[in-house]
Amino acid sequence: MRESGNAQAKPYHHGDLSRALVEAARRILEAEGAVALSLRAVAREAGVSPAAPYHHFKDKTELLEAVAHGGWDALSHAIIEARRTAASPGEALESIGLAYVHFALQNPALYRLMYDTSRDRMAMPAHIKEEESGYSEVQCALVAAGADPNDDRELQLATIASWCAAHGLAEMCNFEQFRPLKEAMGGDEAFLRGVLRHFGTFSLAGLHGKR
Amino acid sequence: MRESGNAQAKPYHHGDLSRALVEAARRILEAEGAVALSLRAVAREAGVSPAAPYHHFKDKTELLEAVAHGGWDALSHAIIEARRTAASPGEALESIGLAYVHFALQNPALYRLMYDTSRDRMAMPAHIKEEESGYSEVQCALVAAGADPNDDRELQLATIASWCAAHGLAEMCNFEQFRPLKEAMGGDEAFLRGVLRHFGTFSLAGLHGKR
DNA sequence: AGATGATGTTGACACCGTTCAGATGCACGC
DNA sequence: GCGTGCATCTGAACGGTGTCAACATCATCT
Repeated sequence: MRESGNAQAKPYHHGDLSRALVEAARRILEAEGAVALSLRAVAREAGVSPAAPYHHFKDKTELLEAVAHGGWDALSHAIIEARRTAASPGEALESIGLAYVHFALQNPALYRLMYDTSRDRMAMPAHIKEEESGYSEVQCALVAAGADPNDDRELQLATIASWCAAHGLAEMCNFEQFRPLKEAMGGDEAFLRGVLRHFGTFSLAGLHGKR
Repeated sequence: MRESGNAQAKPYHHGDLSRALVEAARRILEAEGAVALSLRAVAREAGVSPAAPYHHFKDKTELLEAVAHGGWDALSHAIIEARRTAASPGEALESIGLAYVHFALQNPALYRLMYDTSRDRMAMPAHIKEEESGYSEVQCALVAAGADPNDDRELQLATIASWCAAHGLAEMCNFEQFRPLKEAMGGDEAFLRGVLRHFGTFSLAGLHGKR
């Protein structure tokens, strides 16, 4: 029995702990940062003993991967939404780039966790490259912006380049070194667009240009 | 006394522990990865008690920052060297990009540590932006490749864009999703050059192009 | 009803970062 | 030359962590 004495106080075993643990982890991640995200703290937050998670995840790592998985879903969704609501197909790329960076800035701990676990496995979660996911959305936006959909190799390279560039920008965009430039440009938004403009043009240049 | 029994075996107090600790940390980092990099393990490796480091670094974090600092120096050096030995000024950018990614691939744990500590402080170490450092080298390479040295704002944006792109590529380039494309292109090197080619052209496009 | 298996708890182990009181030995004033 | 001061190192301790084995509890199937 815990704080709620009236409703149903701590059912038989728990219900579904897996989900509760992942949610607890995300709550801790956003409220107190990655440094406070211990398995014991998650168990505590979910109102359960420190060993309980081991019946649902073989590892702390496995729990974190589940949390990261949710993050990738959210990011994919943000990308899809950005392309859908872009002013014109030609501007979809910039729209996606902005949405991507905004996601990273609004969920910094989660974003970092996503790439930490990905790098450990040397792979993004599989569903990111399937249909209707973030990756294919970028590909579509590139085509909409003028890329040749028949040259698969160049299209893939451009997609990868775009993704890498957005990732790098997302991770570095609030480094202190950039502050003077940001202020000179009148704010973060202008700065982001400025850098993204380079990314936006590069893809087309790379696809259309010589060689 | 440690492995070297003849020279001077464990001097008075130690000699200079700071340096020894940083070197021990780097050894552990490369041999066993970041997960094994505990303060106690570093002290153990340096042949000293677990509390000894606290007379030289106020924190584990401070030690790690010292290690990362050395990494930034090495990276800067690699960049300078890459530009110096480039076949032609116009190819300096691609040369730098390759050197950057190679550095990250050859020192993965160190590279990751460098950005982890940087993100925690939301800043790169200050000396990376000074003269004769990596950042200014990229800027020079951009100018050599045709960028307008008088438009400072665009030049800065291009430099940042290049850096972000290289960083993203360095972190993601051995994700498993890219393996088929790599094989189709005949190896990692070709793949890297393929993506870098997009980066290389983008900067110029961004600098010369409309808007 | 009784066995079974999934799920939760308790207690333990080794390790971690950090602190503090005390030992150690170099450097310097007399 | 020698004692004193001070930076440095050690040892033991505290609370926290990930993980595991042994035990408890409950849902369900026969």
